[in-house]
Amino acid sequence: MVTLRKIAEACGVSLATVSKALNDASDLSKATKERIQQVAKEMGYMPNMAAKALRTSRSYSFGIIYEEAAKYGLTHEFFSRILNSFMRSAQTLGYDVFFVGDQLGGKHISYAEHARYRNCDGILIIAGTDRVSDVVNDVRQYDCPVACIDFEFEGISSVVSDNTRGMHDLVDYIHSQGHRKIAFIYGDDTHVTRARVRAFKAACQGHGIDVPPEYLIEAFYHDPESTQAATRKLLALSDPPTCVLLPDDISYLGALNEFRAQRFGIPQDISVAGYDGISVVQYVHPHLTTLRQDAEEMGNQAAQMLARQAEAGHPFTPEHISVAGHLIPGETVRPI
Amino acid sequence: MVTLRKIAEACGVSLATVSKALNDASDLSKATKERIQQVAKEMGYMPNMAAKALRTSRSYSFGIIYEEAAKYGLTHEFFSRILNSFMRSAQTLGYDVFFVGDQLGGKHISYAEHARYRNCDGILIIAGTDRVSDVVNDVRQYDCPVACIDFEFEGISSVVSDNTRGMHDLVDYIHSQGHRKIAFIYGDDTHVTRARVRAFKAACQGHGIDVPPEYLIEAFYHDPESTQAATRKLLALSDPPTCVLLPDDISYLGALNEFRAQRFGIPQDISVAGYDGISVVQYVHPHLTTLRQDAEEMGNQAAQMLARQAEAGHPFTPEHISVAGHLIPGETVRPI
DNA sequence: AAAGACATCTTTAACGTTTTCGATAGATTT
DNA sequence: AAATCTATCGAAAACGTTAAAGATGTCTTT
Repeated sequence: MVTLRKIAEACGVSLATVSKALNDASDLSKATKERIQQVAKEMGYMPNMAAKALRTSRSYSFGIIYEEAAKYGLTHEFFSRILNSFMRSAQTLGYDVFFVGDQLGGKHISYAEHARYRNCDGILIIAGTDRVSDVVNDVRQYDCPVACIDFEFEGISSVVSDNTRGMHDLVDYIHSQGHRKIAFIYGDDTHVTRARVRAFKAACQGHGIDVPPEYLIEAFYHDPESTQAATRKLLALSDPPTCVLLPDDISYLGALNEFRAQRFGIPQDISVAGYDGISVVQYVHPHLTTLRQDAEEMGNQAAQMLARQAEAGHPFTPEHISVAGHLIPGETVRPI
Repeated sequence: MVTLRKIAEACGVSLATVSKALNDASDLSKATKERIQQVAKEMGYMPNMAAKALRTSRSYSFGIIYEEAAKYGLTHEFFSRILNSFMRSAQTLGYDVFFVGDQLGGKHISYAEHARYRNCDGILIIAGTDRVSDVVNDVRQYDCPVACIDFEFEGISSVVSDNTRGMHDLVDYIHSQGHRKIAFIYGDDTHVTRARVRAFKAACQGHGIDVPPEYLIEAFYHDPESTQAATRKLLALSDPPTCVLLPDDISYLGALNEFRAQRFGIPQDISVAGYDGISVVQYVHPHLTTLRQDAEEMGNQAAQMLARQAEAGHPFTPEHISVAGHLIPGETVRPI
């Protein structure tokens, strides 16, 4: 392996000088600095992270936690898109990304212990359920910048999708197409859901529409079956809606099943809209009208934020970032 | 931070003794070993990975590479399922998992350099295209156990889905339902595809079915549009098949569009089967008959294999593991 | 009883960095 | 000419761990 010492010998300088040259220290002449950097490159030098980490007590890595209890883990496209862009942005910033779990070597350990073990410089929590609070409380024990996706906690940074604006955009669009009887099948009780329901009501009210309570039905995210059941209820109403908002895009598959079963044509007989902008669902016909969340930007912002905080050092001051999505007008909302 | 030294002082023994006690060395009395372990636990000791890694030149971590040029990255459910189980199994074995990319700190670096930088003990390559060979040749530069998913290379370990058996199972089932005119829309030209096409032909031949060349059409994986086009071609044949095999499950959405457009009822008018066992697709109606690949077992086997090889040390001897999937009889293959 | 064998613990060096502080020499000031 | 400053570099310690080799005392063997 080519180490600082080897380079030092090759250059006829001291080990310390090489270190300084490669770290662009201020007390070295430009000439030697460049000469050493040149030689280092020629020799194919790669710093030894372990040594670096040991000395600086920084690992230049971010840990990522995603709630394991959720029905869907990494397989949810929204989360894997976030993970993907987070990873890429982190690497661009010089940080590697690894998984923090609640076990290691067969023994159960807390997230905080795992994070401390790897000495990571920041942690991103990606989760889909409200059980996140347990994770957050656990990971708090380890003192480093922590960011949470789509959840807000006291003293913890967050990157959230702007559900309020998204819901307004969606309702505004549907209203612009002439719909006045709009139902909302909402997902599991989480921050996100509460924000959407709130925004949905506000948006309707803003348009002078009042929403009868039977137009608001609970289902679950990523669970077409529950949405299908909810859809059935809606269609059975004496005064059914002309447009139905779904918990997410995947749920469209469930709604679709029910519509087809009851011979409802989309969008001729009933309109429908999703939420997420999942690519797979965009392949099913008719094309779902939905609000695509900017997962890439969310991951990117999260990485930037953690890097910023890690470099600022103690005390870590939480930030909150909201990322807007954008409407994808498909074919499932009909003008009336 | 609580270090070995602190524990040594607390126990009144030397630092080395503590190290040995925690590593369960053979030249320590059972009594002191247990006493020290007890104290260490009470003090909340966590080993410092950086120091450990520096000293042992092992990082107790696996790197994972997935081909970036593919149209779909982590968002493909098959791959994220593998990643997920790989990560979990690796952690159980005491290895953390991090992403190896081709850039770091804004600069482009090779996968090998990245791996060396983090000093990882093993590398898993998950990729969807044939460009994998570039990745493999790159990563070869770094001397450590390397495993490849669904690809086989000289001197590189592999964990592959048993496509041959899978295809036979699928064709056998379809044949058992009475079908004799079976078409196969196959995906991009990769190891996997070639294996499936080969197995498809062999299976048909085994049943005394001969497959006209126009029953074999190329499309792309994870690309419903191309499958829709291929489906159109098949339906336009003077003697169309009674059953169509698709590249993968996602493609079902494309085939479905074409069938619906041409008013073909499934499975009354035509039968169809997929490959993968993607959960999302299982929500669309009618339920797709498919062959579910055991992604979890593949990830698990990969982790076990890498750990085994890492512990065996130089020279690393490649292994090849084949994992069987299982048939999911849905509703899309009709008995005739 | 001397000599080895064994069990148990300690000493010490090393892994590859970073960083503080000191050293040297030339340039500048008084 | 002496003193101070500045720029540039080197020596050495430290980060927390492991592992080889040494030390000590006890037990067995002859």
